[in-house]
Amino acid sequence: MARVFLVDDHALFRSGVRAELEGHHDIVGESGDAGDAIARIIGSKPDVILLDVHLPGGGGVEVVTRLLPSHPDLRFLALSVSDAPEDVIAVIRAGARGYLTKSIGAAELADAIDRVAAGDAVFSPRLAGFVLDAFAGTIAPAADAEYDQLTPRERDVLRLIARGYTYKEVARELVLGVKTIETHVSAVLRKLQLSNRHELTRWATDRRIL
Amino acid sequence: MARVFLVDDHALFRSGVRAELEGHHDIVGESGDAGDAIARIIGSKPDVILLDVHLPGGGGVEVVTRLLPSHPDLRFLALSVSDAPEDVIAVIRAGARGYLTKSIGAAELADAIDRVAAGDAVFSPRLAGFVLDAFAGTIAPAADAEYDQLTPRERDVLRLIARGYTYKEVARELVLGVKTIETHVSAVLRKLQLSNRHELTRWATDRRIL
DNA sequence: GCCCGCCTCGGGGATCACCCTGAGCGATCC
DNA sequence: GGATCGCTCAGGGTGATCCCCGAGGCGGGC
Repeated sequence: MARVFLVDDHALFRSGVRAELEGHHDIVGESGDAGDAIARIIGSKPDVILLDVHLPGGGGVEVVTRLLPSHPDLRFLALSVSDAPEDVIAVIRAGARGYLTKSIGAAELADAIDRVAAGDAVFSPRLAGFVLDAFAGTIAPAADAEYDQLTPRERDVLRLIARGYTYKEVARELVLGVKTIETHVSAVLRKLQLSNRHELTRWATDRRIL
Repeated sequence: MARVFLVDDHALFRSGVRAELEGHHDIVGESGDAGDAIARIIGSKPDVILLDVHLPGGGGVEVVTRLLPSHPDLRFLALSVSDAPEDVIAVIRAGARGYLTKSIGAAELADAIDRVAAGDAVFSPRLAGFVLDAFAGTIAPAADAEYDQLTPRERDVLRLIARGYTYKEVARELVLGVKTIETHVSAVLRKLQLSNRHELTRWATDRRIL
């Protein structure tokens, strides 16, 4: 029987969760705001903290970041009405081990708590994909019409410039004249609508072009 | 009925998977090595690729990284005997949407394929935690002795320079003279032991300083 | 054959990046 | 009241970057 601490600013919602979990889990404490929760969670020695993401006084991310470094055994399970990627990624990055939307049923919630307590990670369908996308860096905006406009030679130059090579070094690497490199760089900057090579570096690293 | 491509170097295992999935899924192709799989997957138009992590000729990571950039609709589900964190993280970072150990049962495998095809992510118990740990770890500010040496003003300048601003633009942004910016940049480069602003951009992006 | 895109260079000039020395001002420490 | 540190700015210099002009060769399409 896992010990559960409940953090949510809606008393009625807390009441509902308490009623549904009764008998299967041990509700060792609950709180309606972030600061209060931070102060009281440790003393309650819970196994799992059910955590609303949007809270008065700092939000769920604050609770996780304040407690996890000093108490790495705590398991946080986010439970929110929001299914926005930013919310999911933020709280998972902070160290939560799962994220459920409040549309979940009582039985699934009870099961999810047990799985998190056992060390597993639990997500509502689709939400796990947000985390994996962020992890893999697959925020690639589908069609990159601008990059497609570049000629093969221009892409060669782009890669080297983005690595911090000077024109002279690029010229030596590609066995070309420095003036040729200048021409290519100008074309790249114009086609990508950038104004200097530093923006080009950022542009390339954002798109994982090496 | 999802279209499935099977990549595993053990013919007997492929045979077993095929037998178990028959009727629920459409096995549109299979392969026993990475190079062959890369060449044939596109033509088979699968929804989900079941992928062994350890393969002759490159490994499962190679298959994902070669195909995903040009075909972002493909869903890769890793299926391996290994439950080592390095293997899990590597293939997920490459872009796979799930990871199962081969100890899984036929019914769970069929269910997992459907969930991945539907856009969800699927993990064997405990393995998801590896990914979350690695993900949370990427945010670690990494207390940096060199960065600590920078004065507040120097950090302001660093942030803007790393974004690709010219000295003049930084000066306008901070309401300062261009010469002051030069002084700060020189100090930053010296303290961080870098030689130019290109290295500075890389340094900052590696440490996720915006 | 002609046009067009790509690749390769050149001259010349404006601007930017980086470095050096030096200097005034305010705050803090002792 | 020095000493130190952070912040601000200046002059002067070299090399790198970026742009505008032009030009020749090479291949493919109409």
